[in-house]
Amino acid sequence: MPTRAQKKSAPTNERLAEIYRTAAQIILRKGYDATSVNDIANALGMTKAGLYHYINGKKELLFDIMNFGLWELDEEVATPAREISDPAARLRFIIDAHARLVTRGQGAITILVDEVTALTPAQHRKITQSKRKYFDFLRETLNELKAAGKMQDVNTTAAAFSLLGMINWLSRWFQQGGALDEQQAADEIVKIALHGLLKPVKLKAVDGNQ
Amino acid sequence: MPTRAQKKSAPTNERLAEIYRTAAQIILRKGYDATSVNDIANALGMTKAGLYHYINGKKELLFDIMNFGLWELDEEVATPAREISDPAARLRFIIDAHARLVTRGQGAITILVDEVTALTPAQHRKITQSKRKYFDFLRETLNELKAAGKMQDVNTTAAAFSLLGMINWLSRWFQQGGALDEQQAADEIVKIALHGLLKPVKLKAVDGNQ
DNA sequence: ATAACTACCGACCGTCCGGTCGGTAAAATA
DNA sequence: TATTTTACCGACCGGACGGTCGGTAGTTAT
Repeated sequence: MPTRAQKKSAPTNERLAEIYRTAAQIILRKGYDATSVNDIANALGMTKAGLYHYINGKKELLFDIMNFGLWELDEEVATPAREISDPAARLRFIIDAHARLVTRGQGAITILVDEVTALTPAQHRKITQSKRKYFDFLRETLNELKAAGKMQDVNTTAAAFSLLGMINWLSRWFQQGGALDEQQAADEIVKIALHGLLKPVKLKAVDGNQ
Repeated sequence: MPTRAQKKSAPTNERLAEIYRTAAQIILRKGYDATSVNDIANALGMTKAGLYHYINGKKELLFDIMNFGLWELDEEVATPAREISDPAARLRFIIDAHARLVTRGQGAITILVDEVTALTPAQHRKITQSKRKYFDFLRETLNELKAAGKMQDVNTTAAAFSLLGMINWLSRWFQQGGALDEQQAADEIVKIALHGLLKPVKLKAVDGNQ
């Protein structure tokens, strides 16, 4: 769990996690600015003053939630991915695991990373740094693939961003109980990212891999 | 130009377009809720009361900007694309033109479509309808390709959304004067979308096209 | 049994924001 | 030249919002 700047002695982690989850869902739906502290408190069956027993401010709550999301991303995607030595398999795992983290609804916390402008400069810097670390890891995987001659001739920076675009966009259209379930949606994205939309046209003159 | 609900006789279109562009840039950077009417007015060298000479309310301004963005999308992407009969060429054109519309900065208006929650239900319905029309057109192109056996085995709905994700995400990372210019960025996205990241592995058993 | 702490609440405050209104100077129109 | 219209502005209002403060009922520790 990520730490929390605590001026009062920390309440039970369980309640705090519930507050994060609830707040994240509301903020995700309405946006940070459009969400009042009262909205969050009411959703928790509390008054605003009651909620302030747990949090130190609206901004800090947002910051804590973002850290929570980035921590999840690291735990469930980046850290396990680092164990995979083959870059192609690793890339596949990253896309799949990240996509499922997004579709898993509550874990949709991740996209709160959008609301980064609402933070103080210091908070902003820290979040940006974490995101940057993940991005670099993703791009490094692409670089390895390229060095191994297994990748199409594309700019790895643009590719990494495009990947994140596809995955993060999931949160806008994926819906629980829709035509695709979580795993199917993730699978589709993996397929598109790795192989594109069109069938390969030229069958000759493809060099250099098994 | 899209229409504007006008209670006062419409001022010069030129000034109005400038207001849209300026407002769009600020809202794009800070978000709709975090942008005050004063922010927009000051950026235009006006007072809030002065700006209210041109607009009928903050929500309606947002709505007008969105319509403007969707109108641009239709004019520069969908309408010309409909002239292209070959679906593969059409898809390529759509991705390229849409991506360039996003990178063109000012035209970044399009992503304001994000702020859809701030609208009234009636406005929301109209914007959603327009977006839906564009989405259906895109997916229809993919369906044609699939029927012609030219597409990988992917769900066309998921593919269309993924495409939009890649393109819309451009606005978050593309920067004027960066390593890639507008056309290069668009090219990269076209390549990734059409051919994926990995080189085709199996050279045989690919059936059915030229 | 008492002291201390936790988990809240009702009432309140200052600020900022969307929006209005009555005006005014300049330009267009007659 | 008289009149209307355009393009603004200063001052103001009501409401919502983030945040604070002084409590208090229930639980835990001593």
